[in-house]
Amino acid sequence: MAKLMTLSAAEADLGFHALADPTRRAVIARLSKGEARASDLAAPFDMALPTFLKHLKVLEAGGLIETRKEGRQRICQLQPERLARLSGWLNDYERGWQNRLSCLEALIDKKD
Amino acid sequence: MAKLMTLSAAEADLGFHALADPTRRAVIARLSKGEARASDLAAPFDMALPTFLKHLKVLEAGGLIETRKEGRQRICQLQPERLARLSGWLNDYERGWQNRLSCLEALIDKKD
DNA sequence: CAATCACTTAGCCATATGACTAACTTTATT
DNA sequence: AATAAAGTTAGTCATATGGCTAAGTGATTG
Repeated sequence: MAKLMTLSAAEADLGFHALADPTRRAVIARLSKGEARASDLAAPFDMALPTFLKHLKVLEAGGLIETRKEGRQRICQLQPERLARLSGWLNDYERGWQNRLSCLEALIDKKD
Repeated sequence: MAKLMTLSAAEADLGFHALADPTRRAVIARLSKGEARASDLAAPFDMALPTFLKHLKVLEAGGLIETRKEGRQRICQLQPERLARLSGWLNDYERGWQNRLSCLEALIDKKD
């Protein structure tokens, strides 16, 4: 079975730090539905644009999103593999089977 | 199926923040093997004790550990349920099945 | 009951974080 | 070519974070 590469300390530091903010988690939630332009991502937030763009940089530094320039706009997309790696770190330190069981439950739920 | 309670914004903020530091993650790793006294947890780190105890408070504020007083010592234990809830948040925003599959793989690996 | 152990509190310091405004650059549009 | 759109850069500011030392508290130990 292909095992997920282990997380370096720096990746965990930056990744979990990026997750520790509600604006950034909301961006992740939005991007889980598909890629988007920076200013469209910013629109829901009552925040100056440069402030918001710093959040995007924190997410990018944490490896949670990737961005590219298209003309004058910046397009952002989620990096689900990194979310999986961070989740995997947590799984490693759960005692017992709680999470693996909850994953199975999720599978079962999907089959309904 | 019993669904895990959803994570509040404050829980996610404090929980992920607590995870964003290598000292604190090392404490989690250590506590996954069983509870321990504050000063035994502190021993491996080249850090003044009050500094280390602040890390324990951050972990406790994040709900990742619980502590109790026994005589003059403070005993710490992991709260795996909270780790599971944080992991669950990540799972919610992974696109596709990567993590649920990796959970299944973990199950299969355990059966070997 | 004095000493010691295991924290605990208080306070200081340097750097990082998250917010802002103002000014600048690089594409489109008209 | 002039304007507007979409970022970007630079600089300020208040608060939070992560480190320290020094001194205090409460429980054991000799």
